[in-house]
Amino acid sequence: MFKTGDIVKVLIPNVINTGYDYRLTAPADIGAFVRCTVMNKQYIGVIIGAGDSNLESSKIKPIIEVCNLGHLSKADIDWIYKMSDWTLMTPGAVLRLIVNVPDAFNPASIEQLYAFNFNDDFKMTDARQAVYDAFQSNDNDAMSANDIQNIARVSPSVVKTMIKNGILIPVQQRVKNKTMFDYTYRDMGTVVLNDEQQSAANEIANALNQNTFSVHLLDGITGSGKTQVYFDSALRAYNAGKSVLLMMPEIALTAQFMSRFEKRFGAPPVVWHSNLTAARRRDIWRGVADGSIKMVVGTRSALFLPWQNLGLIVVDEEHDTSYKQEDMGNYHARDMAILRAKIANFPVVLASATPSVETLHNVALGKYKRLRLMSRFGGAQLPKIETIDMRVQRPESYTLDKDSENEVSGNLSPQLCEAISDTLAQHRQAMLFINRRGFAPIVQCKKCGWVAQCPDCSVGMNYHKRIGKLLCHMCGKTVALPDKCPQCGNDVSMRGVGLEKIEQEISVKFPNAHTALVSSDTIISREALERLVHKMEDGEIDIIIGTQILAKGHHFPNLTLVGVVDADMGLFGTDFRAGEHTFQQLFQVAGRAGRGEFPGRVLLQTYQPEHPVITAICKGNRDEFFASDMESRKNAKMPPYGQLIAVIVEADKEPTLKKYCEQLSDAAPNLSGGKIMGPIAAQIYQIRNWYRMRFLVAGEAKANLQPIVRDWLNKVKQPANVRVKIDVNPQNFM
DNA sequence: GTACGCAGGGAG
DNA sequence: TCCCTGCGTACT
Repeated sequence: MFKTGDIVKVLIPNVINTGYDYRLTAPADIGAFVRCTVMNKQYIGVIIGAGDSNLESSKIKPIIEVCNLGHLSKADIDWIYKMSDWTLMTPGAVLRLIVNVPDAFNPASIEQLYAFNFNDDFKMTDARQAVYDAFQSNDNDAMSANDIQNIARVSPSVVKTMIKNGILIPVQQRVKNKTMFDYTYRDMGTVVLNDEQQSAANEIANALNQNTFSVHLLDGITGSGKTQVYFDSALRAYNAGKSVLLMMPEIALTAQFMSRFEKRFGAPPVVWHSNLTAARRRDIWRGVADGSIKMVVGTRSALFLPWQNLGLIVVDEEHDTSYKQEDMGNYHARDMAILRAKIANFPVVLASATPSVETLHNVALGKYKRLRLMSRFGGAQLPKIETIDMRVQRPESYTLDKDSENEVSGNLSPQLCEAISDTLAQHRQAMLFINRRGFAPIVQCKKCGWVAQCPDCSVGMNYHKRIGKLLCHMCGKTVALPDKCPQCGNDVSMRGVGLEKIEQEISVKFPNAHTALVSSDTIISREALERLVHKMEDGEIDIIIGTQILAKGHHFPNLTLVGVVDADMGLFGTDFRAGEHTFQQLFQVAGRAGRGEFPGRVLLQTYQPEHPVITAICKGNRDEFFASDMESRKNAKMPPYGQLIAVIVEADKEPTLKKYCEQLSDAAPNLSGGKIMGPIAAQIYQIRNWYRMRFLVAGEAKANLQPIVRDWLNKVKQPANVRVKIDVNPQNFM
């Protein structure tokens, strides 16, 4: 404990440094949140130890305030530094992930409440009657001006005048927008685990009891009951007074999941994700900091809540690529969760039907324990997965209207169309999966070969029929569709297939079916997704056509056919993870079919039915595929058998970029057992008018590459208007 | 990150 | 001479 007047070291979010010294104005301990100024700007920092700078005392500023709201533990501070070492983010940048709710430390805003008061000047009008009725319907309790307006449906001026005339009189005040999360959880006894689930749950329970670090992989196909197993673990930790984080990809935070949670625990979960309102973020942050919220279901950023006594982290859909943060700092939430658990000595549960190669490698090394769930719940059968050889099954072309002679070449094979017909005839639902938004990904001149490109990014533009424009999938820029080639004046053509084109073909070939288009363009909010799910459940949709947004998390009992329009799409990537990701994605999509009492069928349209990824999926032989994938990675010394760190250099001017890259090249150290490759132009050379080059540092699995990269970059002074992004163990290579 | 101070150039 | 702009620096 430090006393008033002591000099302490404070880590400031955002600052490229290890911390600054301040003079305490009140007693505080290590880990306390404090308000202090840097260059006349206020920050919330964290005390990380005693001050040690040799500055004269007049230069050391006082701390403005010691915040009386939670604190970080020594393990948390340790974690910040370890995470900084691993990701090469500065410790301040890591702290920023934790203290990114500045509102949390500001005094709560107060709002005035009013009571209804008949006075001498009172004249009744329609609007005033509505206000009066609003009070009546609210038991005559005092209300805020905002509530009065909304409940009575009157304009703000009505309320204002009534206040001025003394018809509404100010009474007490209350803290605005305060959401209470006084949920308590207990086992509602609604779920009985089967033997397999119970033994998995017991194993995790042992680890919880011993307060030791361990990683458990819950490895089971969709429908095998992984969720109920980790719910069991969550409740045990919660009952032991620990805090619990259930982490999942954004897309898996569905109403279905929430209701399962509530059924099991008797209260809804506190949910944390990127689209929360500022008030809700603030309230949850404060609740977690003061220990009143002990269980949160959230996306990767929930890892950075100010946890008190964290005792269990569950990472659901552990393989999901959305755990990798890729714009502001590059960290992998799954790995950082494991790091945190290791420092604070508690278990982590990873759950997946298609674990990542990295995780399986760690299982093979004995670092993680695998808990297998083999049986599908309720006896539902795994769907039958077949390929459609597109070299033989040529799609029939179609015309847009009867009189037209213009034929459009199709993308749905006769075999798939027949399966759709059968499904519709049985009054069941079908899903078509195509992982490409818009109508066509390429707009090209038929004569000179000109291709529509984004003016700011070096990528082609996609034609989106819904908005009637060209859209850049990199930066979101839209441009009008040229009716003639701007280069030679000839006609342009749409090449390739997107979602909207499949919808067009379906509407011609199945004119009576009700279809729904699902992509990030049409489903822009959680609510929109929920509405869609309800429509699907109510049978208002016959054919659902969507991108990967459909791949997971949903349970549609009446969905029996899944058609993958282009199963080959992911196979051509230069990325060594292409096989893994395609397998995971197709496996997840296939898992949508036949989740109810009716058996499911999955059809993959492919031009290479003998490709190892495709055959592995059809045989349901995950382990064999992963074994061969790992073998080829081993030979290529790719992760997890080697390490990669990408250094992406960006600048707004090409000469600046070129010069800096040359300096970096010259300063590049020799690595024993590894090498520094590059610089090469990044796969996407230009984004939003910034130019990008890329180095790739490759080393052996056990090499400690981070300090080498750090020293290397420190050797060259980074000029203004240059950004350097370091991506440890990169997931994409753009 | 970003506020601030300094150097350089154009307008008054 | 003043002010604006662009760049580099240091922040406790």
